[in-house]
Amino acid sequence: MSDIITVTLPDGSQKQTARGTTIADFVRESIGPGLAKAALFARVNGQDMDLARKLDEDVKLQIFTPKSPESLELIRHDAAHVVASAVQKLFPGTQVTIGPATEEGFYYDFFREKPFTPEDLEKIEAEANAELKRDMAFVRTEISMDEAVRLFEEKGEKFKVEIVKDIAAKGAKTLTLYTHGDWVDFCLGPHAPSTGKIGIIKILSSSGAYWRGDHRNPMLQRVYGTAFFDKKQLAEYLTRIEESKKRDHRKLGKELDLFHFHPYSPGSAFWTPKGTTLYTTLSNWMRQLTQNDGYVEIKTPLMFNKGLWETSGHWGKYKENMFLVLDSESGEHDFSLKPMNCPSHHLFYGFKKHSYRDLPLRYHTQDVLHRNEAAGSLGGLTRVRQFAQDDAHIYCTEAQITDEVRRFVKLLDHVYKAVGLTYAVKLSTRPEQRLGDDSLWDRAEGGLKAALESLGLEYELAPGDGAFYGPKIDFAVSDSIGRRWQLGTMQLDYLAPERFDLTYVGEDNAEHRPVVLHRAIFGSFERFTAILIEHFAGAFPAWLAPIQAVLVTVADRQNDYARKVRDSLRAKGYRVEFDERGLSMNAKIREAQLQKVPFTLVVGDNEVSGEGVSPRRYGGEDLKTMKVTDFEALLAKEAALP
RNA sequence: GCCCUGAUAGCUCAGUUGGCAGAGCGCAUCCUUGGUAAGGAUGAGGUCACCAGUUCAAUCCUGGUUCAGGGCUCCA
Repeated sequence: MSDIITVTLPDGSQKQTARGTTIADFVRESIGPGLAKAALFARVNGQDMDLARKLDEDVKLQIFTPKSPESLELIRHDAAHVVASAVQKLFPGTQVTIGPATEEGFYYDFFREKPFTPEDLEKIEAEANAELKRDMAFVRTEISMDEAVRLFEEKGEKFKVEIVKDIAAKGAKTLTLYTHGDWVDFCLGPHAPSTGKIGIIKILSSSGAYWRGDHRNPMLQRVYGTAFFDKKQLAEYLTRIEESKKRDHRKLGKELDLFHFHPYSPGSAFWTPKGTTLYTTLSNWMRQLTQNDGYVEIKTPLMFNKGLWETSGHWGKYKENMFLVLDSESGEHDFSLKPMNCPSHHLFYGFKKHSYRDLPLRYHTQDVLHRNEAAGSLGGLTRVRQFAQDDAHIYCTEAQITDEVRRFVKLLDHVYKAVGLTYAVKLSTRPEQRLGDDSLWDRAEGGLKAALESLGLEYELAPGDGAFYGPKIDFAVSDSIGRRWQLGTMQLDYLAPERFDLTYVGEDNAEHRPVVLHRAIFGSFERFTAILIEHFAGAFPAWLAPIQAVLVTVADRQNDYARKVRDSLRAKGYRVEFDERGLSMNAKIREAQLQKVPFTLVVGDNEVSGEGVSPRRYGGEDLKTMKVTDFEALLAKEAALP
């Protein structure tokens, strides 16, 4: 065996070095001191590791610096360690548990009697940043599992001992420790060379969290924070948080007067006239789109006897989420408000005997649904107790799956594009525990894949994430400020047809089971409305805006004319208001801008004599004076449902 | 459901170390009739979330309840 090894860099170039050279030394000697200084961690043959590790064989090597996106995740994990050491220094007796990096930062869960106060968090932030200044090296060592158990038992870290024992039970022989200063934790790594590489740590908040995420376990105190390489990046991040607070749908819901909540009906919205317009516009839009796409709309009862839920399987574990209704004659709570439409659609399907010629059958329903969500999980319009879904169930033969999925994805694509949401597709396939044999899953997954591929859609595969009764496709949208929301779904269901004994008569005159496709594009109207409010920051396109245009007169003598224009536009179906309050023109224009109305129509003597209006778009663009009929033509274009 | 934090005018918020409650916006009335983001004056509007307790006195202190917000669990 030679004492020289070959290192292959990402650009394909190769360098020789002595066996046993550390990555840090190799980088400094063979690549350059600049990179050596900036380097944070390395990827060796696809595995991430510290720069202090030695190169023992021919490898492919990639070095990460603060410029690589992966590095933020690294320093946030580093920061979690630093925060944990700071907390234990400031609050002796606090036990440590785990602290991973998250998408935007990190958290660390501590066990202690008292929760952290805002002042505590300030102290933690100050101490953590002081530890960065001290620039302590992260030192990696390996010890045996027995030594590890002893180490953490001596420290009195019960939670750490529990994790170490779990890891040992999985067959690990050694444990990796990372030490900075005098604080030690076990960790797979890698870590940056030293704490000084983390630019700045910001503590964001604290909250309760269950040990190992199980609500039967003790409550821990979770500290949330984030880390960046410099102050500027942190400032940008904090600005982005501020931006998303500004467009919070709960805030805009008040400012734009769209909806209210009342303690007498927690989790159920009151929709104002403007909010109702928004809601019904979405509802009618979806109604029109589904009708044009071969769906039929039906309505089913809001309340059902438990018999239905026993058949569907919801009367067991799901029962606690249902609002039960007392039957005063029997004295029993054996009715429930429906929490979803599916079972009632299956009943509806069963009213008639179906031929293969009827399929696919597509039932669309926008009925009101109720789910008794846990009080602590309610929030704005995104999680409510009363809502409606843009729900539909498609009953088809297995051979029709691909066509139906294609048809659905095209519709979904149209809807998301119309509102400017981009989306990512995820296909979830057979889980361990599942219904049916492998050939059934081959056909089901194959049908979904074929549809996605024929549309040329990229998708992520999530093996094992499907429901036990069928695979599914999820659609996650990204809004205008880059936040992701899980919205659309296409779920195949092989179980419901069995439970409800659904059949159709085939060409062969024999009875067959159809497949059920559960699908939604908005998810729920409430949640979709919330997402759109935040996505548009309340400035809706004209077709969706509750008020499409506001008339503002220069002086009162134009009021009669303004009323006439308002009435003629309303007669054509447009949502137009005339602000008759005794305010100045400027104040009314300002108000219309704050209310984010797409068009403000200024009317003075010139407009009266010329049968015109002077529209100004939201944002300030002056469209100059035009005939009322020309403005109508403009509205006709922009206010049409996409 | 669990942990934490809150709740004062329609909205945004200030305030009282326990002694009859404040601003701006909005609303009403009047004056002003102004050409693209706030013209002016006057006025109305409160069970300080709710229920108990402590106190001569509670919006303020204590306990409970409800709701909201940030998380956890769960989820459209």
